Amino acid sequence: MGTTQLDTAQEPKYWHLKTVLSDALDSEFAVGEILPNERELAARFGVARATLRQALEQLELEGRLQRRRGVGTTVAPPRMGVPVDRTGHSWPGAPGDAWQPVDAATVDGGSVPAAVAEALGAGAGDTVHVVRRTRVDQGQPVAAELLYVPAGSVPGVTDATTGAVARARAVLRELQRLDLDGEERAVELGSARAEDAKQLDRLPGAPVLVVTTRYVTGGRITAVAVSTYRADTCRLTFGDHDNLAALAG
Amino acid sequence: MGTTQLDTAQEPKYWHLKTVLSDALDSEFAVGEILPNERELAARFGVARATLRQALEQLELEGRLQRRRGVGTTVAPPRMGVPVDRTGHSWPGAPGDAWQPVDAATVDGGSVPAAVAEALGAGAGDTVHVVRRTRVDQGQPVAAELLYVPAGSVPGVTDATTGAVARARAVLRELQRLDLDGEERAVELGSARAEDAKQLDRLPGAPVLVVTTRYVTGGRITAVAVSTYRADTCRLTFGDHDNLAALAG
DNA sequence: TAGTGGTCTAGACCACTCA
DNA sequence: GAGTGGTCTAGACCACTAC
Repeated sequence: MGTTQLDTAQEPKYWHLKTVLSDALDSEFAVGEILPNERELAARFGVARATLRQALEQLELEGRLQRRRGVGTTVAPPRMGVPVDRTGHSWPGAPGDAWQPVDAATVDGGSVPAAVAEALGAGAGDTVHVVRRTRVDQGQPVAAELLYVPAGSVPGVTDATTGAVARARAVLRELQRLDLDGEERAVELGSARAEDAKQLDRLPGAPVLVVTTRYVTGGRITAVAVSTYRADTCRLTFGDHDNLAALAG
Repeated sequence: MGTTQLDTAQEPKYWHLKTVLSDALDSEFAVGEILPNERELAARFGVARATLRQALEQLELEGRLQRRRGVGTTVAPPRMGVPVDRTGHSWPGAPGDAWQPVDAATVDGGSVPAAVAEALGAGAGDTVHVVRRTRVDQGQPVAAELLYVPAGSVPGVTDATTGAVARARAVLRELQRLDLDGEERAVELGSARAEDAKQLDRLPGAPVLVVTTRYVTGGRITAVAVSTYRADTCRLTFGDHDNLAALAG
């Protein structure tokens, strides 16, 4: 038939909408610019608000948009590259470490996540230090972390140390005395738990990239870090920065 | 007051639902088991179907559930660990490469994604081979990939080679002749484009982990791979498997 | 053909931000 | 207090799977 763009029919509305909006973002909007509100956009495209929201959610998932309740929807800047190796996940507390300790607690091995307990070989009856840290890049929070360290790995840390941050620093100081043999990492998709969400300035359930790092010293896993990165604003980068630097130089 | 569980109030219903369902999955369901259908679950919890779906979507995002249209919702197995370094992203085509070529095309440099073109230093007028590959682990597709190779990197590949797969193999064969100096990788969240979705047996828009690999040989970036992993079923693992192997042995 | 999840609607109210 | 995005409802119809 003579109709030029009829194939659109078999495509869900929100998917087509997403494409249209995406193109509009490229051509008609600048980074940081505020979009019309959802009710107006929905009316403009002749769809229900829920359908429009489905398209916006996809675009936010892809890092193209940023939505804030009570404020509006803005065009997001390109994702920032966040190194997740040497500087990003060096031996915790080492110079150049991008993380700041914010809290600490000492708990029983039975109350840490099962996957962590298994990696550490810790169970009920064992003592584990839990250090909460935060990572800020370019002025905005990009990650929240829980660092699990069995008491056996850092014998110098005693109950005498008072104050959460002081305790955290004591654990990190002790960790630095050990020789790091290697790290093993895994990345998977998750949704922010309430506490992490608050730290990341997002709503609970927001999509996050969960990086699990196992630190190996002396042939044993001496610490496990579970780092929760904002998936909307972060692009995690790995390895071989030396070669890339050589390219630039 | 005397009410025991009133704090629930300030929490969104779907969030609370998700918690309840998550606990139920742990205690009352086996992997692969089929859940009651959405209409029944919604009725059972006294919420609208859309609200229930919001909870199910979160659980699917976290890899706890698997939903298939026309079939039902099943309990997902734990995510599989997928190596994304030596075996997973070694020099394309090398022995032990986990990827299978499925298609190939030769396009103009102006029609590849901007980010890829920039990394390759290619633009309109240049010729770029695009090889589509697929990665299957444990019997199911885990990733789809587009491998971009400038014609200048593989001068041995000519138009004479006919057939998409044959062309793909030719490009990979040529690549192996070069010495790989290093790789630089980035991981970010994305949503599956239509073509990738089909290859991954998912619906368009499904959440995926996009791994961008830049291959460096002779101080130049000679190829760029954009690999799209199913975020629901995959946990990407990185580095230091030697140390881990030492642990096990 | 029956049953499933996927899409879509037209409303309502709530939580939050900011002037 | 006005305006925003976030949550929730009670329906309807569609696309797909499997029998």
